[in-house]
Amino acid sequence: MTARPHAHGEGRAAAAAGPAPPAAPTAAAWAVFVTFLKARCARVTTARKTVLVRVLARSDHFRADELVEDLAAGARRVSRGTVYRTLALLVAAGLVREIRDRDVHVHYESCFGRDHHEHLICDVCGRFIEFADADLERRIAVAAEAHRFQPRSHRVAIFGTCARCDGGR
Amino acid sequence: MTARPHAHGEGRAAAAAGPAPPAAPTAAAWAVFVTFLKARCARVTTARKTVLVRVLARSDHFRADELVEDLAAGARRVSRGTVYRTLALLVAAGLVREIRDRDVHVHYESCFGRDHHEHLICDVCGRFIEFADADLERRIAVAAEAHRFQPRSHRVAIFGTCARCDGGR
DNA sequence: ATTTGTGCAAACTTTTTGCACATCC
DNA sequence: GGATGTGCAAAAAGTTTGCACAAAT
Repeated sequence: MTARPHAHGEGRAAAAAGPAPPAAPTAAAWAVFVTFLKARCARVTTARKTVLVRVLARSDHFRADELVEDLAAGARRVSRGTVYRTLALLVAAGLVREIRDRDVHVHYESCFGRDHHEHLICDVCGRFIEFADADLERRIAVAAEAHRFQPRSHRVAIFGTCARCDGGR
Repeated sequence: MTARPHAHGEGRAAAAAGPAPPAAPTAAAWAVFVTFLKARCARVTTARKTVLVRVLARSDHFRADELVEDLAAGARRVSRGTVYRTLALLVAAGLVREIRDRDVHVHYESCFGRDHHEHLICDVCGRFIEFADADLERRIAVAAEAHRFQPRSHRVAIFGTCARCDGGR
């Protein structure tokens, strides 16, 4: 009862222009992950690499169970438990970001090499539209500061109706 | 879906600064809910009233299953299914707000007669600290506008360490 | 050789649902 | 009286976990 089209809006942040949504620099991300793993004396395994690669391959948001399904078959298959466990590691490593919308399940998105951004989530079509706003970030930092709160990360989600679903408006 | 009881003046206690733990004006909230229900040709029932009253009684955040437990026994008991169904109605009516943190379950908080606010969530103690920031709200409105997005609600959550857990900092 | 990770499948938790009966309009 | 809501219990859905085996250090 929830066929969500996880289409991405204009996506691509202010990087190189052109229609090339080139795969993120997998090697670099992997290097970061390896460093992270070594720092915690965790092992560098092929399953972990497989998960990371698959995550980077998905340019948009995805759910843990979608990834599980993705990796359930094939030569490089990875089991459910490992996918969940690895996803948690990737989040801890700062390579992946958790997004929680109104849905029951958690959504993830790779955030390696991407600028920080927030989301506009359409009530009607479920689409996620990304946006970045330096002033907004600044206000958030100020708010945390005002409460002597040491910010680690934050999330802004705006719900409503996107232009497309609002009859062009 | 046009009922937007967000700015119910209700003039009373709302203005008082400082910690205002007094029970929210139950009667007024109920009136809003009744109006909402009638507008959708839904029935006004005692179970729904019981849930609303219990929700208003909890000044803090709470989880759906906590409310279920709360209402599981007693003279005015309400069943699990009904609690979940009613909670959804209350959210739709704008009387209750959903909050999702890193936890698996959704948290709720009554927002009737309360000013809009956001949350600072401590990674260490799990505490929710509320704050309001007019500029932040403004930036959010601007961001939505820039994308011709019709905003209905929004949520800002900042994760990190609160002053108390950060050794007074 | 030892320690940590993985696959598997069962267990768990929270939320949703179908149905018969009760309640409201 | 007819439509809608409620209680109950069972089903779903998503995630976590224990354990035996495999892989990494």
